[in-house]
Amino acid sequence: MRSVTIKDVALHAGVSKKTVSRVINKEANVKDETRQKVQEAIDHLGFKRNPLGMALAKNRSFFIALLADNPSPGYIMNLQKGIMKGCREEQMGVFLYDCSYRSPTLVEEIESFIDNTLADGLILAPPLSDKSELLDMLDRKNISYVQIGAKDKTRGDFVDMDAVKAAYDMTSYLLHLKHRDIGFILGHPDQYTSQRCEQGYRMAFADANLKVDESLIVQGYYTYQSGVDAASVLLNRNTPPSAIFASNDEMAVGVLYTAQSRGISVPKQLSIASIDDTPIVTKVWPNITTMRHPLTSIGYRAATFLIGRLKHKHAGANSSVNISESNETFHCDLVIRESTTLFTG
Amino acid sequence: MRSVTIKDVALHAGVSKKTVSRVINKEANVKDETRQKVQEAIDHLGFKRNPLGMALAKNRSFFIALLADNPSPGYIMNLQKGIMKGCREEQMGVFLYDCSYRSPTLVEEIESFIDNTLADGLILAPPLSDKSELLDMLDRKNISYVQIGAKDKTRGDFVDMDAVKAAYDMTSYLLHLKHRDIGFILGHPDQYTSQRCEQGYRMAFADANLKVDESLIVQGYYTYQSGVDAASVLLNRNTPPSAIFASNDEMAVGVLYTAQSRGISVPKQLSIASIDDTPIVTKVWPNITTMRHPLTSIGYRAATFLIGRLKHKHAGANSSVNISESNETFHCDLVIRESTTLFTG
DNA sequence: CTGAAAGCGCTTACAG
DNA sequence: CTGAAAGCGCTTACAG
Repeated sequence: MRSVTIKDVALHAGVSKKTVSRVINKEANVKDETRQKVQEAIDHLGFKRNPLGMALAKNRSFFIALLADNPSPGYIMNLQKGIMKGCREEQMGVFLYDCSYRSPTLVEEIESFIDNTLADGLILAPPLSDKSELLDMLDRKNISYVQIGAKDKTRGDFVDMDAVKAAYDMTSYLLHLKHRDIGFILGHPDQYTSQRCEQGYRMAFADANLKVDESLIVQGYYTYQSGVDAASVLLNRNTPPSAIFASNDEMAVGVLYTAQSRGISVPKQLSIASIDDTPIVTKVWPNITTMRHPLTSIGYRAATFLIGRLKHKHAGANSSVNISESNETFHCDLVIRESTTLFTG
Repeated sequence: MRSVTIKDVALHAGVSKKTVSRVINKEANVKDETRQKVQEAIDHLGFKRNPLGMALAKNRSFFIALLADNPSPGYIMNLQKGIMKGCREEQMGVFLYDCSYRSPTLVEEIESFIDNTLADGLILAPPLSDKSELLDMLDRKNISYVQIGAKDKTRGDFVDMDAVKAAYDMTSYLLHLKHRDIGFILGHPDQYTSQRCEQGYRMAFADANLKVDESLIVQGYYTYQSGVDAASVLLNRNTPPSAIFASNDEMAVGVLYTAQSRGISVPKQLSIASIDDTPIVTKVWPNITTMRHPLTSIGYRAATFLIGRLKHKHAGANSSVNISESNETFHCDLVIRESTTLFTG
């Protein structure tokens, strides 16, 4: 069952293939009458442009890919939703490529993924956005990308959220609830966002003229298990904190588990808070107070940036101006739920 | 920066393009010496076959897509993992297409997705595998697909799990724990798997010579919220059940929330069990007893089936034998965790 | 065992 | 405003 091609349409409409091409690409300079004739032929024959033909001729695939290795399924899902929306609007396909950040051959794997799919551009979710060898390879191959939550903001487009402010706001809220011993669980040390969160935590204390108890800051890795472990450390103290603020939801859920399995009542005996607002946080009991990370908007924006850059890149010689780097920073809103309450020590 | 093509390799090796093509496709009938010469040229020039050229010439894209609209992120993630593994092995790309099952234009949306990407084949996750209009369209377009958890097993390939047995085993286990009033939350009425689970539940009672209390069976929709709602119904009874068995994890987590928010202690006052074993079940406290649904294996198998069928389809005329439909049914294992205990009414 | 020609479905570059 | 020719990078069908 051969499908109908541009050639069939041309024949049917009595014009050249080029003219059909003009019509389907909505180019100017086609007589209305001709355009209509062609359009009728298209409708009549049920013609649909074969993207592969176009891809080969234009030397671009019209696919982009989301590269991810993130311990939080909800994080990726939300991001993905926004990216898909952006891509659908622009008729771009989205590949999902799940990689293992720790793989020693990560960069080669991704390179061969690109060679195999010819993806036009990439969206890099953390922690991949923090991997400079990867960025080097992409630059060398001249592949466009946009980073989410980037460390290296000197190159390429990026979109992120204001992590300092997010952590600041949450810490301030906890302080406002009269908590003073607030355990803080860091994210992965390799990730830029993690450092930014720590900064926000410290700033909130400073602004409240309070001193940070360094022993209350413990290392995590953004995974559920690291939340469990960090909570154990914090809860094993002679004077456990009255609140624990985890840098992401997954860890907060781990904290919740640890507390509950020890018979500690949340929020009565321990308040728990986090950043992200992924779906899991409204599924556990009690629902967790968190900062709403607008991941869907971020994904949408990232897709928009990437597609814009791709368009510009292929506009080519006629506009040799290099468009400046695009970036946008989103803010997170505090969402108060059941896991935090006033300190009544 | 033009990349190196088959033509460059041919020139460099002093052979025809066709011979290069033979080498990269590992065809027989090439003199060893020639093959080596070509291979050297390939290595020397760093040639990599452009998949778009191949796709156009072969009239297939070497992409498949996973179509999903499933309320459980963990379910899709696990499935995806297996599919990607299978596709990576066979050098196929994977698209993810998130659709809305309830959309009135679902079938058209998917059709235009296929037209836009030229995906060679589709993997249909529930509930899409239960949508016969969709299957009709796919058949009409002659697109290969494999269904996961299919209702209509008379057409196409499928892979699923033995839902009757899974529900039977879990119910039996609960019965073994001396529970008699076991609330059962059904899945979505449109989904075949849901009916199968109900069957298993009933069979376990029958085999134990026990009568099912019909009022203990309540409708759910596989979503978290439907689990919350169903649990309310069950827990509002004058004589609430001592155990609740939900047809999937998401609903079980909803049950857990409802119980805990009412101060009901799990498992002391209420045992909770489910089917799937998605990640969330080991994140909540207490961890939920569930049947391990081997979704990653299922995804892998589905990819394998689909790729096999695609290969066969394109082998074409020479082997006009129609390979029979492929299918496989996996079994689930009982995983006992913290949410179930002996009934001591 | 190897190659020249034609073709996949589209676009680019040019001419008129 | 429109079209003929050549090309994108590969494969198929055929010939030898």
